[in-house]
Amino acid sequence: MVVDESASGSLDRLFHALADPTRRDILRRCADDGLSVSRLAAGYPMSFAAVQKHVAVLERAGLVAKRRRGRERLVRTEPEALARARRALDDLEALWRGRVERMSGLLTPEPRTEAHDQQEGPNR
Amino acid sequence: MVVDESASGSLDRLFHALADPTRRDILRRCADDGLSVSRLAAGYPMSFAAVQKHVAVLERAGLVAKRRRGRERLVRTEPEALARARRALDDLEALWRGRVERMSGLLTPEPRTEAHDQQEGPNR
DNA sequence: CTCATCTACAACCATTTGGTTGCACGTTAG
DNA sequence: CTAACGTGCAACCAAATGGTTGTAGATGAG
Repeated sequence: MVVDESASGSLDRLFHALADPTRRDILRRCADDGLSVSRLAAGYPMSFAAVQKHVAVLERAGLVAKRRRGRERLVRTEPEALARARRALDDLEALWRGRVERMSGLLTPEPRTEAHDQQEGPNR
Repeated sequence: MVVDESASGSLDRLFHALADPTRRDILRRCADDGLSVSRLAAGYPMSFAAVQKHVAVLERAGLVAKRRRGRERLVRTEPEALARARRALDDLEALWRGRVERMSGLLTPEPRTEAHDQQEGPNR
């Protein structure tokens, strides 16, 4: 695994974590209240370790946090990360909206002509 | 490849497509106006075919559409899909908000007690 | 203390992903 | 018409993903 702590990597982890139905379901189940990993794992047709890995993916993405209660670890979804994902989509959408505005011919006649600046870069 | 045309699969493809910096960059570059695949590929340190594959992933996710102009294919980002992704995040966030509201003890004393309904199911 | 439970983690395996090169096909320029 | 260009697709490869089983460390129950 490539350990990349860039902002881009953060979004990568976020969207990657969301791109799996089991993980999205875990987020839903843990939104109400904390669920122990065992209790969580009991709800899926796969091994405990597999669910544990999914939780780890969500945790690395910042979508979930664990706090201990006795010998259990309560998993709870972290709302901040959801907001972060939404902000990223908003940025993308704002760009599109910008295109529409230019098409309407109302704003910023020609702010950029040819060279597209890539603020994030296709690093991998 | 597992061909799954369920609603869950649609979200999978959407978020998976967004989970790559190159693809997010393609979305940005194609938000302004349509870009031919060649022109697009020239902007990245990888082969033409690799960029072509990224575009295909975006296309399968519905994030991008191609229209032909002469012998070129103009790639343009499809704003509807962005909205769809945002709606999915809103659903997740609404669930979390529901938890907070119950914690505040202001609304819906006990709408659901124990059995979590899973509207999407951990199918894979 | 002893045992059962919850969790973490390593090793392993099949499939998918992201990249490559090479080739075939349609279309446009000259 | 012919050549060059733009595109799509297949075959191949290394690495990542998603699953498995097994082992080991903490912690709480009795």
